[in-house]
Amino acid sequence: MSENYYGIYEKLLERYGTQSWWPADSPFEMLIGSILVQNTSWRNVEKALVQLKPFLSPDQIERMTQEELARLIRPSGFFNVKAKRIKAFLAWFRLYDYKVENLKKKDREELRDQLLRINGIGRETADVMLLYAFDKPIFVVDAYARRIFYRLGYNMPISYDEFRFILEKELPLDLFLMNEYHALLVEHAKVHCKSNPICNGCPLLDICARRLE
DNA sequence: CGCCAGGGCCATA
DNA sequence: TATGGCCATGGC
Repeated sequence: MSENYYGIYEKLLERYGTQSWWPADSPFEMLIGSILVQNTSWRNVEKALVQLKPFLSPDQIERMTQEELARLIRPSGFFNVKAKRIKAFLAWFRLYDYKVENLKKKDREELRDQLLRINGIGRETADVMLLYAFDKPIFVVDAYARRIFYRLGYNMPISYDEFRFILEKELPLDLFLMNEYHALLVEHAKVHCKSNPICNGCPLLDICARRLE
């Protein structure tokens, strides 16, 4: 495979244009959305967010019971576990007065370790939060990234962090670039690499080399 | 009707 | 460390 990861990024950016993510009205909504979207279509997350909107502040959500929260986010699926995870996240966020600015001061690795200690926040969710709420440049490894690179011919049967390190080694650790790269991969996946078994006419490299795993 | 979606935890070996 | 079961809705 001659194309490097930066070259893929350039092609995506040229084709789809600047994405300017995350799709949320506030950093807090973004943080909640990152939990709601775990193994769930964004469509369903939007439905949950519509119902949650009138109560979308840390104080209001902390005041409701886990069951009340679960009822509101029902359309996103896994609502019981997600309500618990949001509660766990807020208990930690409270220690910093619910202020994103207080957390941006932290070192990327330190903040990542703290997020990973919260029950319900795994690597991908932590990295998405770091990138889109805490302004930390990091490459987000998600199902789309795995699928797209695999189809383009890259072999990536490796752990989350191994995958991430490989990408970060070849890319500038730049906030704008990491933000765009993840958003562009999602956009590309929505348009061209859904669940059809063969990717025909992929505009990224003219062809896709492989079938879906 | 069955399959899948922008994961993560937990038990088990 | 690496699998498998589990969580659950809505779109297609």
